[in-house]
Amino acid sequence: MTVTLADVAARAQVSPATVSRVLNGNYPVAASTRERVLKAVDELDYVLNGPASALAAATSDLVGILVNDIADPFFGIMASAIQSEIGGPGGRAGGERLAVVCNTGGSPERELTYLTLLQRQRAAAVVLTGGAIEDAQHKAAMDAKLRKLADAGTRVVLCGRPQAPETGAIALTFDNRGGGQELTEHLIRLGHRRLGYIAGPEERTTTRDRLEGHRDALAAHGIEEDPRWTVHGRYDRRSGYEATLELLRRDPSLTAVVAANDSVALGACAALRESGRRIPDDVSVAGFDDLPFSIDAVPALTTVRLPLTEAGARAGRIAMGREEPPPGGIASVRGELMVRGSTAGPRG
Amino acid sequence: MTVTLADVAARAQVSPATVSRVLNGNYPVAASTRERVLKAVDELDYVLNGPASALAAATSDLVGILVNDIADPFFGIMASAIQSEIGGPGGRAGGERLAVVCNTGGSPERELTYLTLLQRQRAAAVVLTGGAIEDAQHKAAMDAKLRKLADAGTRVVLCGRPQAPETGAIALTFDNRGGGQELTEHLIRLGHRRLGYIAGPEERTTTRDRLEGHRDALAAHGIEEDPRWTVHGRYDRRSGYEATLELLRRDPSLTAVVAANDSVALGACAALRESGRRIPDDVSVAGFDDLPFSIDAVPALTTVRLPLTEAGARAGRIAMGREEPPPGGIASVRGELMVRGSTAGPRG
DNA sequence: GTCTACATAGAAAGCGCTTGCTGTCGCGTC
DNA sequence: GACGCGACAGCAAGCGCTTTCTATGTAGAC
Repeated sequence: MTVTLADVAARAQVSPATVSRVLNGNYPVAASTRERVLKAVDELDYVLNGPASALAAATSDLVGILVNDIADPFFGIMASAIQSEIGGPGGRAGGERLAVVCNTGGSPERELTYLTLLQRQRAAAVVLTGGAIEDAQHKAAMDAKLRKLADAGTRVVLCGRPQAPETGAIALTFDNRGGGQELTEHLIRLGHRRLGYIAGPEERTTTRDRLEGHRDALAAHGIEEDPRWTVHGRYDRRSGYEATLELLRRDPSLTAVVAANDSVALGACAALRESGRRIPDDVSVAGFDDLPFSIDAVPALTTVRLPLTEAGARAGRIAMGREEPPPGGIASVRGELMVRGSTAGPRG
Repeated sequence: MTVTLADVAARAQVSPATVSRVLNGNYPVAASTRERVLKAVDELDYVLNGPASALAAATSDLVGILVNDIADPFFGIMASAIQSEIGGPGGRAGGERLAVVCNTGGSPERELTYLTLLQRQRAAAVVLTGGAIEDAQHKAAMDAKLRKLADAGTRVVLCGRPQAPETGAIALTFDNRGGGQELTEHLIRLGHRRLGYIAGPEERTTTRDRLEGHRDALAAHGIEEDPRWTVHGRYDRRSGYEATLELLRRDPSLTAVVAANDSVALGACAALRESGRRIPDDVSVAGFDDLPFSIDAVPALTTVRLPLTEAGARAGRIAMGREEPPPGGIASVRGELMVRGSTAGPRG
C-alpha cells in the first residue's frame, strides 16, 4: 500500500541501507547509484516515514514554540521570526524542520502539558516566549521539566521570559522594567503627576516588571502613588477599555494613562474618547510593545518598542545552535521609547 | 539512560504489553494492575516515545495548520480557533494532539514542502487557511498532494480557501465576492461614484474574489470603472499607504477608497490624512475582515466581518471528525457588513 | 464436578528506518 | 606480482512501541 524504503531499494536494485544514505546524504554513495535511487524515489513518489526515521535515528526535526496567544501579534511576530530561523522550508537554515506552535492561553497546566508532548516527540529544540507565571509551585514544575528536556538533548531557549537558572536554558529577556520606567519618566517630564496604570494579569513576570518600572519612575520623582491609580486586567483591548472606565470612576482628574501593552492602550483610548476626553489634550495615553497597529492609532501611540522580530530570530538561531548563546546564558534585550502623538503635557 | 516502556514494565512486574495498554486505555486491564503500572510510570518519570508509538501504531497525533503569515491576526485568530478544537491540552476535545502551525509566507514552494513534511509525519489532519494561489501548475501540484494526503488517511480541511474538487478535501470558503459586493454597494448607495480599490497580491483567490465583488457592485449600478482606480499590493499596512498615494496621484478626485483588508485600510487612512484629507468627510475608507483593531481606528472602520473564530473552530472540528462535513464537502461562509464611521456620503 | 465463557496478562512479531560492522572490488605501491 | 588501502555497498541488529494471538485463571452454567 504505502511505499517504503525497501520498495525504493528494490526498484533501484540496491540495499535499503544505500537508499537511506542517499536520502540522508551523510555517507559516500557513488554518483550513478545515487541517481538510480533518486529516480526510483521519484517514480514511486516515496515519502520518508518521519516517525520511523526519528525512532531509528533517535532524533527529530520538530521544534516547539510555546506562545500565550497566537492570535496576538505580539506572539505571532515572535513565532514568525523564530520559525524563519529554525530552518523550515524557505528558512535561512538548511534542513527541513517543522515548527510546532503551541498555544498555552497563559494556562500553567497547558504549558506543562505541551512541554510533555514536545518531550514525547523528542523535539530538537523548544522556545518559550512571553512572560512566565510567578506561582512558585508552577515555576518549580516548569524548571524541572525544562531541566529534563535539556538533559535529553533538547535545546531550550526562553524569549522574553526571565531566566530559569539551573535549567540549562538560554534566556533572552526583555527589559520590561527599564522600558516601563523610561515611559513613565517621559510622562512625568511632560508634567504629569496623576498617572493611572493599567497592569496586565497579576502573577506574571511581564506585568510585574513593567509595573515596577512605572513605580521606579514615580519614586525617582518623589511622586506618591495612589493605590486607586492601578488596575489589573488582561492583555487585551477590552480589558483596557473597562479598566480605563474604572480608573476614571476612581479618579476623574487623571491626566495620563499608562497601559500594560498597546492593545490595552487602544481600549483605553476608546474609553477616554467615549467619556468625552481628548487625547492627548485632556489625557495622555501610552502603550508598550509597539505593535504594527500602534502607529495607526489616532493620535499615534507613544509606546516602548520591543525588537520582537530581532529577538525571535536570535532565539531561533540559538535554538538551532547557529549562534553562540550570550555569556552566562542570559541576555537582556532593551526596548526603545517611541514618543508619538498620544502623549503631551497635561491641560494641553 | 532514557526510561522505556520495558523499564516501567519491569518495575511494575508486568509485561510491556500491559503497560502499553494501560497507557492507551483501550483494553481491559485490572484496576490493581493499572494502578501498579501508573505508579511505576510516575516513579520513573516515564515519557512515552512519540515516534516509536507513531511507528508501531501507524498513526500520529500531529495536526498541521498552514497559514500565510502567522504574524497577521487574520491567520492567528483562525489558527487559535482551529487549535482550540483539535484537542491539544485544554482543548475541548479529548486526546492530546499537537498543532503544527506552518508559516508559508504565501510561497507556493513552501506550501508544498510543508505538506510533504506533514505527510512525512503522517499527520492526522491538515487544515489549510487563507486564499490559494491561482497558478495552474501550482494548483495541480497542490491538488495531487492533497489527494495523496487524503488517500493516506489524513483528513484535509480548507478554511477560507476555494474548494479543490477531486482531492477529497472539505472546504469552508469565505464569501469574499459577496462581501466585496455588499461593501461597495454600501458606498455606492451613499452616493460615491469614483471609488479607488486597493487589491491584494495578484494571483490569489482572495484578491480576485473581493475585487470581482467590487466590480459586480459597480456594474450593477452602471458605474464604469476607470482602470486607474485599481492598484495591487500586499495585504499589509505599508502597502495600503503606498497604494493610496498612488491612487491619489492618479485621480485626486476619488471620494472613496476600498481596501483589500483592514490592515491595508489603515495604511490608506494614514496616507489620506497625511495628504490633508479628512475621513470620511473628504474620502470614505472601507476595509475587509473586521480584525479586532478595526474598531479602534479613528474613525472606526467600515468593513466586512468574517467569522474567523467560528469558521476556524468548525474547520478544526471537521478535521477531527467531530462534526459532520457540509453536504457536498463544501460550505460558503458569509461575511457581514459592518457600517462604521469611516464611510459617509461624499462631500460631507 | 465438568464445561464454556469471559476477563486479563504475556509472547512475539513486526512498524520502517539508521548505522556499525563487514565485505568486495579496483587501483596504486614497493 | 603481492599487498594495502580507499571507496562503496550490504547485512543485520536494533530503535521503543503496538497488537494479534495465545495462555491462564476464574466464574458461572448445567
